[in-house]
Amino acid sequence: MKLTTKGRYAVLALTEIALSEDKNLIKISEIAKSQNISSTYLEQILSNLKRNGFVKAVRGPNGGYKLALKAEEIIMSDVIELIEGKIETKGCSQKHISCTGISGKCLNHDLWDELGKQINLFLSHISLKDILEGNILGRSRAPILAQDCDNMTIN
Amino acid sequence: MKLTTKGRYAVLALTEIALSEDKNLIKISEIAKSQNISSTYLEQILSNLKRNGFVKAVRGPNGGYKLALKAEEIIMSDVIELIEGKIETKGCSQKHISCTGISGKCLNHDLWDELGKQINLFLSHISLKDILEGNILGRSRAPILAQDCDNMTIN
DNA sequence: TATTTCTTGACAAAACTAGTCAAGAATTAT
DNA sequence: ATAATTCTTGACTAGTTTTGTCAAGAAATA
Repeated sequence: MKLTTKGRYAVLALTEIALSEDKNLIKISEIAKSQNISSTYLEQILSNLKRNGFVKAVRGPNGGYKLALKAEEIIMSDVIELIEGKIETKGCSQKHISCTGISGKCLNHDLWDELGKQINLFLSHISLKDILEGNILGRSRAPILAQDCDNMTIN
Repeated sequence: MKLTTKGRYAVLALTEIALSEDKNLIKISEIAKSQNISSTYLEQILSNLKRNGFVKAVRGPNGGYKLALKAEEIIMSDVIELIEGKIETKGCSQKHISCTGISGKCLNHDLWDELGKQINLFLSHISLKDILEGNILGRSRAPILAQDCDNMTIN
């Protein structure tokens, strides 16, 4: 199981663009150079981020990119879904034994479905601002179990 | 972002094997037929599961597979890691601006690292037994935020 | 007008996924 | 013993996806 470089590069580029906000615009070539990524490859990714309203581009001398939204409005689940596509939770074909469960639904389906939700939920709580502030660590959390609810009170 | 069929097939095969436990052994060809998967492709996967002690194989007429462990001992994170490999949280190269953060560590690194943990944590709480019992739904949970702790008491 | 920088789309090598094939080993029924 | 059944292993391959490259062009500015 792995994430593609495209998703990583997208978040990376956004981070660099955000960090240069005060110095006006940042060029593709600058990001590519500092990160040692092919700048023509980055173009594709930034172009995609632009088309979808995450960044703005300015052409011509001293041009470059800047954020089109505030850092706290750029949510990782949106970025990753754009670049990598929706998390696939493809079901199974319908004839096998596992599909004769309680609901007639595939017993495995829930697993992949819930895993997709889990990933999405995690990423939907993280904004570019969180990344800039180094505010990510320790956010993992075990899935809900029945007994969790018994021992817990929300005041 | 997507999971490969190999991982899905592995969990599927385990489910079918578990469901046939009472009727003794189940053959690759039976699983393959009911699920409409190539049986030669399944062989690879089951062979891998066997080598790593999740299932046992019996050769010869009326042979087939059975679980080598109890269903509650077969943990999804172990299965998926075996079949799909470790979740990659590859870092970044070291020279870009994002890496001059507080710790000198890449600001993006934490994101991928924590996402990997999140996925692993989710899967490590799900056994084959949970799948058989349809006990998966609703286990997604948002990441921990600082304010969560303030409003929460464990009795 | 020349230069810089983004824009777009076609193209391509490399890696990976998904699957096939074949020769063989172990087991059981006859 | 022998034949049939079933798993075992490894080599091979077609197709897709990833990770880029390349080139022609459009917009902006000095």
